[in-house]
Amino acid sequence: MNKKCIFGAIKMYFMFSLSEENYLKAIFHLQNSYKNGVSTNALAEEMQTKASSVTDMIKRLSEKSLVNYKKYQGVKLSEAGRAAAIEVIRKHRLWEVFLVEKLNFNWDEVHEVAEQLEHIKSEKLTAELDRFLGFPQRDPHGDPIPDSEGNFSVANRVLLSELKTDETGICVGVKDSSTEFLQYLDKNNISLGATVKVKQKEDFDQSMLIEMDDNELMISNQISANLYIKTT
Amino acid sequence: MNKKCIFGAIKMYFMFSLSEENYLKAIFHLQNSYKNGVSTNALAEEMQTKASSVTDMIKRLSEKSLVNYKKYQGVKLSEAGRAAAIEVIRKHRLWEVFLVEKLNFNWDEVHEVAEQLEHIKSEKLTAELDRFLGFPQRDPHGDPIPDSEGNFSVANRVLLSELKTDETGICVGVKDSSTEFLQYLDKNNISLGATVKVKQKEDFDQSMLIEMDDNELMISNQISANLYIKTT
DNA sequence: AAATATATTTAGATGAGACTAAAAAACGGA
DNA sequence: TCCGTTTTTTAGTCTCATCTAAATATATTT
Repeated sequence: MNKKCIFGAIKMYFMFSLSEENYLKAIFHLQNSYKNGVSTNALAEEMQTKASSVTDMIKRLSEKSLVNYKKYQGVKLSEAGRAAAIEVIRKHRLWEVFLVEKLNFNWDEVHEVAEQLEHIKSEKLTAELDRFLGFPQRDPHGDPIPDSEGNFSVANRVLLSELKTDETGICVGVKDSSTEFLQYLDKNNISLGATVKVKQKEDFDQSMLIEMDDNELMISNQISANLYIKTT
Repeated sequence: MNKKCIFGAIKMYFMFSLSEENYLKAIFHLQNSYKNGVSTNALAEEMQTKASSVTDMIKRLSEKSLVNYKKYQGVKLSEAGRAAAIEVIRKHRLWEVFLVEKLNFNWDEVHEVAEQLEHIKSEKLTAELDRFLGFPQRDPHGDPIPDSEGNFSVANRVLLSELKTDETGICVGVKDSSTEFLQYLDKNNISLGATVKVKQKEDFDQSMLIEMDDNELMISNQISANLYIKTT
């Protein structure tokens, strides 16, 4: 009943349940699109659950001061909630790097396993894994990895779909990291680090002809709107 | 309600709950001491829980055909239960090797974290981790690591306490792997692989004077009865 | 073999996290 | 502003894994 934490409030997020951590992570991600509070339905959609379950969980998180919540007003992470979410995301991305770099996983295979590994609770484990991997800055999909303080660089990158004809850049990340999309990219030899040039752009449907490693490729807007580019 | 498994019965143990896996593991370990069935109380003690909780769980495991159970008669693992337990133990020990060999963990620090990691569900992860570590045969405490088929060598080893004066052997494992015991060993420079010679043995309390790497050390029976030796 | 002690199981309750169905609040269009 | 739609919340139920208290079975003593 009386689960007092012997640590200060600072590190209390060390002992949240798997489900709580997943909600915090989901809220963190959705906050980009829902600046004034993440709606119950959006969260239900993201968590693949029902709105009523979301309301229940939000109440629990609110009691623990991990989120700020007023009925019918959506939800926002508190500072503690944000810190907890970032810690989980840090672990998720570090494990993804591990799986790809050390265990021969392809970038489209890592998500499911990292979803499990991200909940392992051990400060030493996370710190040593980080060191073992050489303090990587980005995960296999190009997303930034928060450091042990929770700081991470928000890249100055744009979507390939925003480039104009004859502009070039380097492919640095994916917005959609679904297996299907990643496998499409593999099949067409599109990988992070490659240089891209927009050769033609079709006004009608935004499809574009791009050049990559001396190959030309026609891609739809659905592709270009999910590839992050660092312009050169 | 109707959780049908799409795989055959063979790999069904792939989807057991954390709690179920822990019970299976505990039963596996206790079966060494309780050949005709593990008692409810022994299991409660091992699992740090109440006997009534154990009875409940045993019934669930029994319904899933993971154990053979008759009221008041103790419990034994079925073939499927044994396979599931061994799979968990395999993962536990592989992760322990990883933590010590790659992440600078000491052998007295690995248990807690491996207890979490052993429940990660991914056949590829386990297989690749095994390969990455070079298919290790033993974990940091000298216990054998089952291969992907569940086979593992039962070492021909004896307890140091069973050696007579002037006999020698190589230290190959620990029976007690508690932090306290392991730290005692570290403090006294006793590590796996070292050669041990019994110089004197005291009949009264079984304490013995041993020689290790040109050092002499007096140890009690509580120590010698927890060190495995391969006689030479 | 009866009495006592110990081990085990049952019965009933709890909390977390999910669900369904129904009620209530907020929103949007005429 | 009123009404209908959508969103959100409440109420009540379910499963898993635990608990306590009580009942029952087995084991041990005398």
